[in-house]
Amino acid sequence: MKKTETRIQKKNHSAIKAAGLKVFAQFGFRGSTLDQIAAESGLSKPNILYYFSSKETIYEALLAQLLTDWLQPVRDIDPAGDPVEEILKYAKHKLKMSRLYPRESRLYANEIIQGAPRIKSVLTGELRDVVATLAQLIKNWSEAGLIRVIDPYHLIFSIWAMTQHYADFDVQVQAVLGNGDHFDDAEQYLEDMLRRMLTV
Amino acid sequence: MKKTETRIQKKNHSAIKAAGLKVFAQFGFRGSTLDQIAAESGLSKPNILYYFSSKETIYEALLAQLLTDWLQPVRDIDPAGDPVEEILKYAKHKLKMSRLYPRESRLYANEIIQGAPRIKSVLTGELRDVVATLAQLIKNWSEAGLIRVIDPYHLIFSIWAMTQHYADFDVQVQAVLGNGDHFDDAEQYLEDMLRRMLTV
DNA sequence: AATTAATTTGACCAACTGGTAAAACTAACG
DNA sequence: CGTTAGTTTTACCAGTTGGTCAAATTAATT
Repeated sequence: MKKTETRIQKKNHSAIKAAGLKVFAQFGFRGSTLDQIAAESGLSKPNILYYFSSKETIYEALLAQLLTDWLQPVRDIDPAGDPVEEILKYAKHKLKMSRLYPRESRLYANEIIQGAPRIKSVLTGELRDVVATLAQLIKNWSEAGLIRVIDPYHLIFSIWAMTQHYADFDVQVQAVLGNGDHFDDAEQYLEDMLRRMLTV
Repeated sequence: MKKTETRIQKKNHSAIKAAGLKVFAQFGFRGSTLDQIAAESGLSKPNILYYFSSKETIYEALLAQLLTDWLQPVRDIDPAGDPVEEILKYAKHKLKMSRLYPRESRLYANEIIQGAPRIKSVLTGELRDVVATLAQLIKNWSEAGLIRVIDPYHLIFSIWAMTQHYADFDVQVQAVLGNGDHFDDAEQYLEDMLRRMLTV
């Protein structure tokens, strides 16, 4: 498909996406303007539209990338591995993504809060399936006595909620705890919580 | 201050706020337009500006109301009560607010994700103080051996994250679990989690 | 160097934005 | 009823919005 991409194309595509990520993550789709993205990327507005046919195209490109990045680690959970360690590995991975890519998290949060108008089909499709598979795996682990009996779906939600919280509500966390990196403490708390919840 | 408010004023003020809540919660401040609020409230745009001097005034009125509603239950935690039950009471109250007032939760989430430009002073002031007091109380309970030793701040964050998740990410929850009310299951999970985390 | 393909720009546009001003209308009250 | 205070509408405006187009510029290829 995307055979030959010029070095200029490669550079500008990623510059636009980087700028779009910054802007969309902060203001949401409707609150963001092409002028902002133009200013942030250093390109002119018509030049941006030369690489992406519309504002929406940029947004959708970002969302698509994000969804694959987020679903992969769920698939990487090893059914043959140690249950507690596998879930912990996933949770820590998710937390690390919140630390390293908070804007991606906020972009996604914005989209979901607005009712996910552009990715609802992915939610009820791919996401739902992937989560169902994981939930079944957790249920199997429960029934095998490897972890405590627990509602797998709400366990997953709690991991998502807690990890994404530190990215999405960063301003609030900083306001309460003071400025600085609180991810190490968060990880310790998360690990403690999960071990307590999963250990028989 | 607000002595005499006509019945018409009362009606229209609340109609505008109700419409503003709906619109702002979905699109954020910058993504919302007065025309949307006008359409939603059934009033004309100039008529809205007769009651609120600007779009921002409506937004700020909503935020102010919300902040007081959210901080009060934290203050209502009884230092003389049973620690586990007090924390559980608060968490359940918070979850109930997510169920009954999901739009308020989304409005707040939007504001925080965008960097809280209009309420940062409240976050670093009133919110921070209230949370600091609660954290100290939890620490005291820990040291008195009434609950397990635990990081009080991250405990509070985990309660916020999990309860608000069901309002803010409602679309995702519905996509994964199917349409319906999942708050009862969420409450059970939350209670289970908190008891495990707090009990010695 | 010449030609072609890719890139960037400047000028522009129709629709929409928050907000204004004054006139028209309606309710309240003596 | 008449007067006043309160309410709503109509018409409007200047700035911003996503997007277009053709011309100008630059890079790649022969």
